[in-house]
Amino acid sequence: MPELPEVETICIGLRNGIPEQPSIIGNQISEAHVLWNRTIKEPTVEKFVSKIQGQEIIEISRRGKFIVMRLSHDFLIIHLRMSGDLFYRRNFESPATHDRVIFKFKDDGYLVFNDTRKFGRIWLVVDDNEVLGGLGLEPFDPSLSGLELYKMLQRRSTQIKKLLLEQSFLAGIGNIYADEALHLARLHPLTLSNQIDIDSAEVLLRSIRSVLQDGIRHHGASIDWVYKGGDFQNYFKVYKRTGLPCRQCSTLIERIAVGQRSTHFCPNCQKQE
DNA sequence: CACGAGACCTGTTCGC
DNA sequence: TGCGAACAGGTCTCGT
Repeated sequence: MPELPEVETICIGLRNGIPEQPSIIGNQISEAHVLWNRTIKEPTVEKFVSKIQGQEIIEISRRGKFIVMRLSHDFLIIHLRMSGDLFYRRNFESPATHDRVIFKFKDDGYLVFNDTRKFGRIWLVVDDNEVLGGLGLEPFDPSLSGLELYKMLQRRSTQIKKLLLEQSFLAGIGNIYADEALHLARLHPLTLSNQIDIDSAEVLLRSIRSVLQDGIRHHGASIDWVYKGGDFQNYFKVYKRTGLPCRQCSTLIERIAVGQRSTHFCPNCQKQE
């Protein structure tokens, strides 16, 4: 489920609270139960459980698609991968289906990491840079300009769709928002990055920010049975719209594979140079 | 990070 | 209806 807007939505909810869920800032973790060992990437499960005990949640932020929780002594970092979700549960008798890690709060309630496909990963580290250090700029970083993006694109000669999915290039964009941003920017997904001129680079940056902002405003996208938070899926222009008419020009949306990821685009709006 | 294939997983949907 | 294949919001790793 999670790309930048979905992760951002989850972070905001945990930090500020939402109906039914209080903010978890300031809560003290009394114990952690790990139900699927491979979810814990670092340290070992035993050390994870013992080290996290008694730590307080000081701050919650997002970096790329990672949820970063600053605790009293360590950083608790969570990546939801394909099917992970993180939410507050007031009480429960036994774990629900697909619960992988459960954090019990000293005073009230639980923080639950639920992950159908078991791809999600959790780290408990002193230095968050160890996990986040390889990430590229945040798309909303004020220091990122159209000119800077243009220079970054010039240094590579990769299909733009693949480049947008590289987390070391820009952090947080996934398959949905890459397709949506390229459609808005009128760029064919196979366009080579170093063939994008300065004007197109500026349009691309505005498009990336626009679709991500829209995603956040709609509390993310909810597809199928995974994640039921937002409604951005109702505003997709190309993603999962294969064979349907483009909302701009009525040409039928096509689907191709790019780097083994399904890629949706309008062959009329997004012509290859 | 050049590129593709396979792995990691479970569940839903598609095609015959 | 049944059944296997294809596909799913993401990374990793290995082989070439």
